[in-house]
Amino acid sequence: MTEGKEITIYDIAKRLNISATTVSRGLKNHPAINKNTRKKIAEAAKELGYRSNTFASSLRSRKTNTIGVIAPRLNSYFLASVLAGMEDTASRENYNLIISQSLESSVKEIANTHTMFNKRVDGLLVSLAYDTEDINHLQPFFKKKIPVVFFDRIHNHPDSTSIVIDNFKAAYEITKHLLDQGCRRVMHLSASMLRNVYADRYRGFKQALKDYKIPHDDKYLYISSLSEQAGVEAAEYILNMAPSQRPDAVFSANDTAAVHCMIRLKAAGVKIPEDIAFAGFNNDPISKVIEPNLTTVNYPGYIMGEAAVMSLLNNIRGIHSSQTTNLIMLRSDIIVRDSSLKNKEGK
Amino acid sequence: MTEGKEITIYDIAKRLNISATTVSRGLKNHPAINKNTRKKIAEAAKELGYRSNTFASSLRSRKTNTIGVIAPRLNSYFLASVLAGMEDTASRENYNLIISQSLESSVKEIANTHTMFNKRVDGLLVSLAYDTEDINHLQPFFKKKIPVVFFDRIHNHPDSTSIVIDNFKAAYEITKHLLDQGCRRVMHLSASMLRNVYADRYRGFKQALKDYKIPHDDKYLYISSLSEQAGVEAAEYILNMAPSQRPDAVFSANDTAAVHCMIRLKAAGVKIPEDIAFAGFNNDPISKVIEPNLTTVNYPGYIMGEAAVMSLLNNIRGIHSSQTTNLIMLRSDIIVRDSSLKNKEGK
DNA sequence: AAAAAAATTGCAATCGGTTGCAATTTTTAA
DNA sequence: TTAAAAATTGCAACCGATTGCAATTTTTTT
Repeated sequence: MTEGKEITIYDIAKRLNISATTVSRGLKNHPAINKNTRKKIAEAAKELGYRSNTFASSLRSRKTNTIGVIAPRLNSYFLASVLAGMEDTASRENYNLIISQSLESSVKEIANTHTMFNKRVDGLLVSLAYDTEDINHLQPFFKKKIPVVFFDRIHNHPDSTSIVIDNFKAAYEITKHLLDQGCRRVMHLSASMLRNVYADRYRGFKQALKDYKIPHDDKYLYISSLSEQAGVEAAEYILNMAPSQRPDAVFSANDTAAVHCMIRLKAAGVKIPEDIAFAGFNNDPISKVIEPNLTTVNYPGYIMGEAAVMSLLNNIRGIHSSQTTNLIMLRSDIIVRDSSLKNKEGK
Repeated sequence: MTEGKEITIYDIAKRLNISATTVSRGLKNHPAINKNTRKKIAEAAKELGYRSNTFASSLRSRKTNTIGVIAPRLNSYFLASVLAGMEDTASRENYNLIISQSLESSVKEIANTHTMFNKRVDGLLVSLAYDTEDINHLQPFFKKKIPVVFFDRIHNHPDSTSIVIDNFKAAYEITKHLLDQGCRRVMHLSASMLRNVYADRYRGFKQALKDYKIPHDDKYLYISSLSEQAGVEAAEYILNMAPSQRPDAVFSANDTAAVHCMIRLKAAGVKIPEDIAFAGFNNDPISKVIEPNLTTVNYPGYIMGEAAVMSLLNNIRGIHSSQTTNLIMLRSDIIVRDSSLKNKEGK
């Protein structure tokens, strides 16, 4: 089948005694080409083992059928799920993904953005790094009207669409749940307030406290990178508080920090949920392994990946622009497990 | 800076009153171009906001600077780490990654292989799907001498390099460790023996038993997909055995199955490690969360990703061919934790 | 049967770099 | 000072598909 020389549309044209133009059009089912001719072209193509040359095509048509992805990191359960969803959808739609990671550094994010721009991706999917302060580096994309879709860690911009869950609501509900369990000193583990996800969760957290008329004290807010290590440190911070001051619940903005905080506290003899109830965020696999199982928010990563790609493709294809759709909010639910159930009776 | 028209080498040539040829060569530091000229070209390029057109370049030079990756799935901790390592290395070397997942299906793997071939990747990184029986679908690559590097789930082929850890040795040692703890009825959870990783681990497991003169009974081998669900089912399989027949140790070929098997057994009142000791494989984050912490094998995913890319690039660049280097074995270690420590005294 | 409308097909000029080979310029050797 | 060797640069033909516009063929209308 495939041997020495590469087959081109010219070879097909010669074989059928028609022009390369017709072959080119026939191969992509251009309506102006006779049905019968189309079939013959398709047959000849298969027979000769033709494979289209993407580069010639992209060069001429100025379309690359490639989507760039810039993510903070690839090796977290949540992002891996998002990527899986993106890949699945993109490949189904005949698009390729170029994936890069910023490693939570805005410097690398900027470099990656340049690379994507040079690679002439048809669109860009972005989740911002920990310390990114502005999105000037995306300016070239906006200028050239190359669609940009933010996911998870978004940035509001009139020329782009954002895909999120309702972080405020989820945080509000999970905090409310903790309060309903009788907790009154709820601590919140979070990260940079530059990022919407953390800022919104914090807002939801505070709103719930407010609705329950519980004053919020800054000593119950612990900002970190939410890593394993940070979870352990948060536990030590708690252990160092005067016993009467210690929180009776912890709501962490991710499961990793929550779980490792729990582990450290348990090692110090703290009973969960009796002494301190726990809630996390993301529904990471570890949340079902820790004992007691961790109450958390189900974050639909795979679906978010699908939605991000579809939204981008709609933009690329001009089906609807970011002008129309500025924000897409996905459904998420809180999952109550034993780590927060003080009175064993369900929610 | 970047505005309406796209800048080409012809614009730079015109500006400097030299030929496009010289610009082309100057931009990639061709040694035949005068140093001074090179500098002028670089300056003009920056000043005009030139960005090279990959498609024109690929079309003519028949090089894409793109590496294809076919992985069973993207959303496992191990594979996410591998991908992170690949991405890091590839981007440093100025290569892009096109990533696809077979979802453990050989049908999809074949389809992905075709796509990669059509996309004309410069090389391919492959980890085989669960049920792939042969690698005929890679034939086009071998025929065209496009380098292929297998990682983790490999297939021995004279024209390709493989990156692995010593699965036999790791399994041997971890089984030996269990035996050293006094265990005599060791059960092994594994998956398809079509895949080297599982076959080799099984061999290592059996060899250790043999060296300890312990007969191996097929009822102590449980083949599954090693998913969470499979772990639970393995636990039920064990619980259904006559108490005197039950294994006193379980060595699982991954951590996920091990952990969920443990959880189910614990729920049934089985004491770990007293009644049944446990060991897993991969050093997944969950292994440090489960109680007791899971003894496992540290599998260096990130490093494997780096090594795979470097090896592929060496092939592409002709530094050394797969003829010379047929197999690269990475270092891995077993990590002993409480799940297998019957006599509390360390290893 | 002739004219008009619709359906097909093809011409030829791109898209933007790359590269073998020849031509020109500069440097070194005699 | 001149010939020979080395260093630079440029010509022109690609790479393979796409597309506006014109030409040709077929179908429909009158």
